[in-house]
Amino acid sequence: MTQPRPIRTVRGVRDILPGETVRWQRVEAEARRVFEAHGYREIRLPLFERTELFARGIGETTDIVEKEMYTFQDRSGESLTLRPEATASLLRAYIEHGLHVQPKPVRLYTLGPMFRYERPQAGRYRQFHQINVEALGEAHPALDAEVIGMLMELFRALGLAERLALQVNSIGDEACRPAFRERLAAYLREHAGELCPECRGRIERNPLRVLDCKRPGCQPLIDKAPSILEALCPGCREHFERVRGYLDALGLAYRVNPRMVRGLDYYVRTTFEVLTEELGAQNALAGGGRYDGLIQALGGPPDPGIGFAIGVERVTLLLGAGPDGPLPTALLIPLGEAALTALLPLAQAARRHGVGVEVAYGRKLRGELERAHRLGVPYVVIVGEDELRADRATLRDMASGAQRAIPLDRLPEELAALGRPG
RNA sequence: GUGAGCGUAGCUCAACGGUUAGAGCACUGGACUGUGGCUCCAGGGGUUGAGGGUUCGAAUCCCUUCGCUCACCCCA
Repeated sequence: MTQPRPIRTVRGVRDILPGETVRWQRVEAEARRVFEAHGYREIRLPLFERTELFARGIGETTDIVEKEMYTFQDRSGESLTLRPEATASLLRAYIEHGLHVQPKPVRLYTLGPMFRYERPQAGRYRQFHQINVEALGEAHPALDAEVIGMLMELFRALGLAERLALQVNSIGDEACRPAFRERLAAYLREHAGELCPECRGRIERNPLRVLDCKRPGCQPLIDKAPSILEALCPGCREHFERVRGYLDALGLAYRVNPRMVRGLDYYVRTTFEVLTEELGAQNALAGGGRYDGLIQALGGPPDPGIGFAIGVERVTLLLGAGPDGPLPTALLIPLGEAALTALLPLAQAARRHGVGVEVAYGRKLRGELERAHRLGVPYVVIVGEDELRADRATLRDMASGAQRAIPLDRLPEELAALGRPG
């Protein structure tokens, strides 16, 4: 009989092992705490939707829709897609359930896996995880600042603030962007010869993208290109100035980057990114912006909206390795069958008192003590024939080696007291 | 989708084209019968990613393929 070959993970997909889940739990818990302190509530969304939702919501000509979606037909022949981002789904739910009748802004957050068919790389996976925030139905610039401020507050709470940089920009709206786009394209056409081939191709398709080019050769030209900020219409200009004023009032450090361009088609006015220099090419930890008009484009009310997405993998990469996670307070070591039978209900009782307890099976005392030491468990309880005769357990402090006898029936309470140090 | 680098034990890595592919860590057992951290000994573990080719002989050279990594691209 031959051993079957083990099956391995699919490319670009990975397991998050126990040593790492500790960090994930921390990120998620801090996010929930910070967001809920701002009045945001969780919404949970399906992992797949009708393909059309993403085509309409993200933009037919974006890279995501054109070549990165996991699209398949279900048994009824309908075209479905694993979500490549969360905003479209969230807005669909907002519209479908009439959440727009709630007091505005409607503040929501969600988290979970997204799927994009890309070549994996440091900080980039085919199944990756985002934490999303969306604030819907309110156009006030203070909401932009609230959302951005909340994002930075989360990074501060995670101890990452000093290693990150916040950039903000305004990319105008339908009133001013088309004209700017033409001006920029005209400028680029004039200097097409000095641009890299990729950028030359972008001049007509999406000239704003040229501004985002990282090739050194294109930089001088980009530096001298017309700035979107000078081309903003009065409405966008005022909105951006007020957003900046509120950011200043919040005491947030940021850089205005007039060349920041975001990859999704739906953004208007405020856009922002949180960047790091520690993760190689995948330097964006979070990004977002305002998307007034998108909800209507998806068949909903004419409500404005703003939101962001955080890349959880990238955040946990930055957090680095930490403690391996919560340990039980005590390892209970029974010596023999009678002791095991006596300890099982006591372990259960201790857990009901809220203390973490692990029971050892079958090994010699020496081996179990060694295991307890290596696990880092602070206390060990030994129950053998001697203890059973006296109706006692031996409690050992692993750090000091000190031992004392405690009555068996007092064991759960004693352990619970140890589990609440200080 | 494009390019480059790399695939040897669970992990980190050795092995000039030449005997039966090794070491450290980890794991299991013993020295030590109910007391951890140290030390010593022993043991389990490998289709050298896979397939083909060259050769008397391949972990080593060649081709193909898969995977990983990094970068382009894109973005979280």
